[in-house]
Amino acid sequence: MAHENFTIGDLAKATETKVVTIRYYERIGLLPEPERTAGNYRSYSASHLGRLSFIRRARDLGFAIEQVRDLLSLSDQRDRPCEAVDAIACEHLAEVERKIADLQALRRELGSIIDQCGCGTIAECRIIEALSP
Amino acid sequence: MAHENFTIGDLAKATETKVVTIRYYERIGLLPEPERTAGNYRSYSASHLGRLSFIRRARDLGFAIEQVRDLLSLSDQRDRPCEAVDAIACEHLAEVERKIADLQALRRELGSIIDQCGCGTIAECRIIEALSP
DNA sequence: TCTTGACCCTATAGTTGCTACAGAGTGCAT
DNA sequence: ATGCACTCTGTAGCAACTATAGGGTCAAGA
Repeated sequence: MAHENFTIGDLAKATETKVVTIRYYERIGLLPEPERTAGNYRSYSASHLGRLSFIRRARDLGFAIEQVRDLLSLSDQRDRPCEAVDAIACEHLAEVERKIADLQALRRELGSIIDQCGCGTIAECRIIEALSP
Repeated sequence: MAHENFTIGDLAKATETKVVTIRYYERIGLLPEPERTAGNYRSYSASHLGRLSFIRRARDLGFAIEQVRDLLSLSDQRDRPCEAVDAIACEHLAEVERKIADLQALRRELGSIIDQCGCGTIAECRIIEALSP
């Protein structure tokens, strides 16, 4: 029972990943190449499913592909200290916080520009004016 | 005096844009093609400077290239109502707000995962665990 | 048995907004 | 006259996929 195999479509459905994306992950070496059937179809095992789930979760949390690659290789070295994992996660968190701050500044500026628009003609539009030199 | 001309490098410095980026904007039709000198150098006028400043400002505010293109063409039609301008700006603001919300959700999740890490070995790392299926 | 339709295969090009070469020409100052 | 900073064109690369073309495979129904 531990030997069930999946087609790429099965794997796609199970992990909510597109088929092309799975092939892409294989091409860039994130997901190991699976066996092939007689008809040259990819044939995945449970370990592929696990690995792809890991990738998806990490990607959903916004980790970059290279970070995911590092996390995957760390997750295989089970008796090493987890500081490296922590470092990647914290770096990513800091990045997210920086992006939030940037976007909040943007929102303020954009909001104040929009608020000034009296919606007359473009000649008197404050939005265009704010963009003009 | 209204007839000073600039090299691409001058324009780059004045607008804090890279030279290659200016050529890129020309290639995609965002910035009109300038005259050329005898030596085939681009020769820009004040109107180019104005237009590039507009582009830079809009890009700094996070508008996509296609939105900038629309804003530019609207800004030339001075006696039309400015609702279209307003629509582009509001659409962009909504997008920014959506991104902020997404990133805040991400930050919460990431933060709570990191908080759980006791920094032992990877085998017991909560971060890896949170990613694993 | 044949055929339909859903699936799978590879390879290549497109997306966004630039950035980075390579290899060549221009222009000004010393 | 020669060095150096600047400019030119064209092409390829980045992230992280997505789309398209042009085929092959497989299970089920008529």
